[in-house]
Order: sequence, then C-alpha cells, then structure tokens
Amino acid sequence: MRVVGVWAAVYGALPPDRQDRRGAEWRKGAAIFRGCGTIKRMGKSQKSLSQTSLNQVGVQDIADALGVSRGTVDRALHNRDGVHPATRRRVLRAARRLGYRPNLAARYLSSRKHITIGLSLPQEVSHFYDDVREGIFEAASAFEAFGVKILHRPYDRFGPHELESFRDILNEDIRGLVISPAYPSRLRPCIDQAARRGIPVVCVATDAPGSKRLTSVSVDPFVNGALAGELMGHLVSEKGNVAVFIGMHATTDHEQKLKGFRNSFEASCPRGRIVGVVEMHDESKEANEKCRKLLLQHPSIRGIYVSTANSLPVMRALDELGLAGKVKVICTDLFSAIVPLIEGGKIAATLYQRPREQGFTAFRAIVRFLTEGLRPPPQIRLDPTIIMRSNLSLFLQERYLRPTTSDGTR
Amino acid sequence: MRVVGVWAAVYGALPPDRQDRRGAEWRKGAAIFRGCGTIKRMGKSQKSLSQTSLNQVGVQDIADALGVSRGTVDRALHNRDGVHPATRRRVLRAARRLGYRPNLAARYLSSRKHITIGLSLPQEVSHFYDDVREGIFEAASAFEAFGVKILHRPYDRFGPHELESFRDILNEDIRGLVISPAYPSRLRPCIDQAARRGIPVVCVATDAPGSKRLTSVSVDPFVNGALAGELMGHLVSEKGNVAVFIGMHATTDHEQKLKGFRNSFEASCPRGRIVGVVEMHDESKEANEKCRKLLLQHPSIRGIYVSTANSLPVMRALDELGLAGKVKVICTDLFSAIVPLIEGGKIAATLYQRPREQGFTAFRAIVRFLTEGLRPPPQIRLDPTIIMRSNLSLFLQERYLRPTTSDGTR
DNA sequence: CCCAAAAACGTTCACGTGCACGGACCCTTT
DNA sequence: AAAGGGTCCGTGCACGTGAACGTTTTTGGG
Repeated sequence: MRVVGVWAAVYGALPPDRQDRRGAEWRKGAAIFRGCGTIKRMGKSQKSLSQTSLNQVGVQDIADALGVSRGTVDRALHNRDGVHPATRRRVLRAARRLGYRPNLAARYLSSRKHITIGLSLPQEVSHFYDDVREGIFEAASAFEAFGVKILHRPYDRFGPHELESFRDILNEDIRGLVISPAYPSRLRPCIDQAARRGIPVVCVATDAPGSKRLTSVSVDPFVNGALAGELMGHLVSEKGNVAVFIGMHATTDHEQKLKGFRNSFEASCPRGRIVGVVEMHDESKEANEKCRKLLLQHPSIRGIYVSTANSLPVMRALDELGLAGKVKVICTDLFSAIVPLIEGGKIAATLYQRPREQGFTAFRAIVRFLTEGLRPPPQIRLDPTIIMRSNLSLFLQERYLRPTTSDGTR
Repeated sequence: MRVVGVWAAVYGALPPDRQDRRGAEWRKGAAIFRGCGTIKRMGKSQKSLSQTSLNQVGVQDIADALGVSRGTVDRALHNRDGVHPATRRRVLRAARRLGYRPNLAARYLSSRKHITIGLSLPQEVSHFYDDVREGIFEAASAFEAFGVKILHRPYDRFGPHELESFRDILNEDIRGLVISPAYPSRLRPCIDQAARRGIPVVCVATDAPGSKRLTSVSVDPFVNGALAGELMGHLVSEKGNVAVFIGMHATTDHEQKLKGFRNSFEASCPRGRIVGVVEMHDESKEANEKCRKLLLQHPSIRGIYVSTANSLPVMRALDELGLAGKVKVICTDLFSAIVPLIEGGKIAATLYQRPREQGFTAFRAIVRFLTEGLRPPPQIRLDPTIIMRSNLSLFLQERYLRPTTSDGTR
C-alpha cells in the first residue's frame, strides 16, 4: 500500500485514480459555477479556501451546478415524486459526476430517525448464537452515537418460526437484516422480496444460496474439515486410523467438511485410513452407542473428528471405554462442557468458528453497504481457529467491549 | 465506571472552588430564563411525545435544568475558561446526572473539523506493519463519514526516528495516537506527556509498560510460545528433541515465548527435550551457520521453533543439510517467501499474529474511548492463529473491505 | 380561452453543537 | 464618580440534510 503523503485521508474507499477523476470533475463543476456566479457558492468556496475543511460536495453543490433548488435535488435523489423525469435524470447524472456522497451526520441530525438493523436469529445453539449476537452488538455500539439501532426478534427453535420471525421483522421499519437460515429454500422468496425493497439481507453462519442476499459470513466448511484433517494427521503421526462423526442437516456443510478432512488427512498422513464415517442424529443416546460400536469394532482407531458441536456423546463413549486421552479427538465449537475436557487433555483440539467475529463482520458489511454503498464480495469466509489447551484461556476470559454495560436493555 | 462521554474522563478532576457569593443573582437569572427556557423545552417535549424520536439529553437540557445558557454549559463541558468554578461544577454534575452524551453528528456538522488520529509506525517489517496499517485504515473507513481522519507519519527504521516521529506528530492537532514502540523507555516521557494533554496513546504489537498509554494490543507472547510448544509436541509425537531460535530484541517477548514453549512442550511431549536455544542477530549468514552447526551437533532434532519472523536462514540451513520436510518447523508471521515453504510441507505451521486485527482493534479502542468514553482494559490480548497448508489460502486471498477491491464502480 | 387541479419547483425551519461576539456586572484605578 | 479591564454569561450564526409548506408553471376539461 502506498502511503506517500503525510495526510493519508481515510478516503481509501476510492482508488487514487478515481480520486483524481473526481477532483477533475469537481473543478469542472466549479468552473460552471463561476459562470453562474451564485453568491452562496462563492461564500463556500472562500471558506473552504481559507480553512482546511473538507471539500465534499453536498446537495447544494448539485443544485447550484444545475441551477435548481436543494429541494428538487433532494426529491430526485430520494426517488420521491414531484420532479420532472428529465430533471431527475439530470440531477442523478450530476450527482454521480460530482461524486456526491450524502453527509450522514447532517442527515442523522436532521431527521433524528434511527436506522434500524433487524436481527432474526435462533435461540437454539445458544453457545454459538449468543456469541454471534454479542459480536453484532459490539459492532453496533460504535454506531449507536449515529443513530444505528438493532431490533432483535429471536425465535425459539429452527423450523417454521424462522420464516415467521423473518416476516414479522420485515414489517418493521428496518434498513437491513441479519439472519441465519436453517431452511434456505423456504426463506428465499422473503429474502428476494426484501432485496427488492432495498433491504440488504446478510446471512451469518449459514447461507441461502441462489437468493438475493447481500452476502453471507461463514467459516468455509471445506477449510474447516481440511484443517481438522491436517491437524489429525499430525496428532496420530503416521500410523493412525481415524473416524469421523458428522451431522445430518440438509445443508451441504457436513459433506464439505468431510471432503476437506479426507483430502487433507490423506495428504498429511499417507499411511492412515478413515475407517468410519458416522452420521449422528440429535439423540445423544444413539450417537453414544454408534460411537461405542465403532470403537469396539475398530480398535485401531487413534483419532476422532467430530464435525458438529454435538461431541459430548462421543466423549462419553470414549470415557466408558477407557480411551479418553488415548484416542485423539478434534471437535467443533466451544462451550462450557468441553472446557474441562480440553484442559484435561481428553480433547486435543477444537475448531472454533469465531461466532463473535462472524456477527461482527455481518453487521459491518450491512453498515458499510448502507452508509458507503460498498458492496461486499458474494461470500465472506472467515478462518476457523484451532483451540488447544495452550490458547484456551484467551477464549474464556470476558471479552473486551461487551455490549451489556451501556444500559439495562441487555 | 459510569462515564459521560469523554468529558468525564478528561475533565473529571476540578480544582476546589470557593464559595459562591452570587447565588442569589444566579437564581434570579435562572428564574428569568426559566420562562424562556420552558417554552423551548415545551416545544421539544411535545415533539418527542408526538414522534418516537430519541430522547437523548443535549446541552440545552442541561442548560434548562440549571437555568443557564447553552454557551455556559458548552464552556463548562469543554473546560474552557470564562465559567465560574461553582457553575462549572453544577454543570458537570447535572451532565452526569442527566446522562448527557454529546451528539457526535451535530458536533461534526458544526465544527466541520476532522478528528485526526495519529499513526506513528515503522516501515520496517513491512509484511507486518503494512497489514497493521491496513487494519487501521479499514476500521477508520467506517468513521470517514463522520470526519475521523488518519495522519500517518511513518519512519524508516527502528531507533531514534521513532522518538522523532512521535514528537513530530504530537505537534499536529491529533486526538489520539497509535504507535508500536521498539524502545519503550525512551518513549515513555512522551507518552505520558500526551496522556496529560488528553491524547490517548495505544500501543500495537509491542507495549510500553509503566507508561500512561491507554492500552496495548498484542498477541500474548507466552500463549504464542505455548501454542507452538503444544503443537510441536504433537508434530514430533513422543520421541522428538527440538530446538528453538529466538530473536535478540530488548523486549521480554522472546523470553516469554520461550517460557511458554518450554512449559507447553514439556507437558505435551514428556519424553522430548529442548536441546538448543539459539539467539539470532539480524545477520542472516550468522543465523544460518548457527543453525547448521546445531543441526550437525544434534542429529536427534526433530523439530524447530523459530519465534521471530527471521526464519529464512534456518530454512536455508535445513535445505542445505537435506533436512527440509523431515525436521518439523514452526515459525512466526506470514510473508511471501515462506508461502511456498508451507505449501511444500517444509514448514509445518506458522504462528500468525493477525496484524490486521491488531491494527483494527487498536483503532477501535481509540475511537471508542474518544466517542463513548469507554476505557479499554489495560491490555488487549489477541489470539495467534495457526496457519498450516490447509488454511493458508484464506490468508493469501485479497481481504474483504480492502480499499482497492470490490468492483470498478466504486 | 378560463380556471382549477396537479405537477414541478423554491423556501424555510429544525436538528444539536462549536464558536465568535457582545453584554452585564464587579473590582480596581484615575 | 467615571473609566477601564476582567470575569462571567447570553445570543446568534453556521454546518448539510430532511421534511413541511409555499409558489410558480403546466395540464386538462369545460
């Protein structure tokens, strides 16, 4: 990155060439103005000459450049009626030409209205989604002073409530929405409808492929699995057979994780084999028995990768067979029950999906889109973190900037 | 601590004031003004009743509550002279009591002055500090619309330039400062001076212990070393001896890393031993020879941990002895030269210190302190990331929200 | 061709703050 | 006592935008 000048403005959103272009256009606009000779404009020019203030073009500049009033420009820019189509076109073109960007401070001060970002997240898997929420609240707190607020409509369980909550919150006056779809196909029409209304929707943790959501924030499942596979290869050194326990959701995530694991484990441990891939339902008893059965059937198993958060039944089975600590376990996510297992060496590592960062990033993507018009890439992939005994403490301590303090609302 | 914006933090301490001899007159004035003020207040009350707008208390509310004018409140809050000490105290107390928080949008709109955050970072170790800068710029871009700017004074090399740059930038009109001290003892007086002037200083990557800096953002060196040690224990399984290469800086970081590594490696690999700890200067030739010598002397070495970014001489020595890929290497940081080594399996893992996140967090801490008065914990410890072949790609691809990317339109 | 309705456009006010200016009052000096 | 200076405080203006309201121009039907 080239930072030559002393005053490196934060205008980084514009590449240098574009800034230059903007400057040229601005000069042109100024020339037009000189001809018109508006007194008000003159005043501003003089002021910005005398003082090193910002030379951002405002509504008045567009109005002056076109010889119309501020009101007209305002109506044109906000797509309100009462403007001749030709005038509207001229205004929009001039705005683009001059590089108009609304002054958010003035807008907020004027309207005194909150920009509300909707939040429709499940209350299940609380160890995960509570952290997602925390990340969102933390990101939002920075914009609280500028009127950005959060409207949270949590729903109890995955399933129909998801759609219900979505529709509910769409009826509110929101400017953006964060969701975590479990059944994307059902939500897709709603997402597209919101997009048509100009409301950006960001998916977090899961995705709604094929929909018109703004973007999705998640951990790449393939990388997640691959990381587990590579690490497992090191854990069992060269001679180990391993088993994988995966979930049963309709999403393709588990598939991807398995693929990544297989790919990476085979490269990292050429003489090892994956002797079993077990699908687990939510019933912990069944998972436990499946695990016991597999372990008894394959005494050669030296490592286990659990690609879902549902690792407790597996751990219990290992304990019952006296294999805890001997068989190396890599599991997923972080919650209180597995903390002592990591500390005690019964779980070698867990792949943490950084829920806080996911929420943080999702919110940020929405705000940047709303305020700067910056369109994020279609997918934002975060990196999973390997948590082992050595760095576990960093994830347990109270996090900096928890949103609970400000007022009693949370 | 219940803080009223930054004001309470900065102007909390007030000199003891004398007895108020003119209370009667003031009360009279208050009575006069109460009439006029009440009307205005009514207007606001009605408005906030009719519309669901925010009921944030402003300067006018404090003025009304005390029967003084806006200007007086303004002067009191900003510690400008021209206010009777007793009045000032009353204002500050009322501000705290009513929960006054300045409207940043209005402030920015009014003064049209940028809030400038200073940046004094080295241009050395560019693979690291360039990313720190990027993180800072990314964090700053969100506040661009509200007049937060960055003033960057990079200096060439560590050493005296560091102090020079610091002093230079302190002469500018900055409201906060981000630094990365290499010689904290020399900088401490300047840091304390800045703190006295109400300018928060945040250290990134390194720290200035004992100084009055607001906070420091860094990766815990002990955890860093411990993570390397635990991972190394797994890499060499149970039977391996290892060596450690550390740097020579005056900071205690390398000590801490070594301590963490030792601690964790011994727990993770009871039968392994650390057969050598080598201090490396900056000269790569010397490092190379030291490494060769050590490897020839101890053929039992199965793993090497390089706790500095200066890992290339070690890798070259391994290559020359035909041990690359056989001896497991854990190194530090990520830069282009080691990418192929990770991909090729010659480096098993590298501990990435997340420079972007460090910069991002540092900037955020400053802005939150300035705008919300939120004082961060004395140290912010980020977790290091283990980069291996499987997740390497995530750190190479162009990051989201880079100033130049997204698409051509913006 | 006229007049009302509607469309198109101009004007004004409010938002909360920072800042410059000016006024009232007190104390000291001439 | 008047003048002057200093302290303390009130008031007006500006910032850029949104929204309400007022004004001009065009349209359309008789």
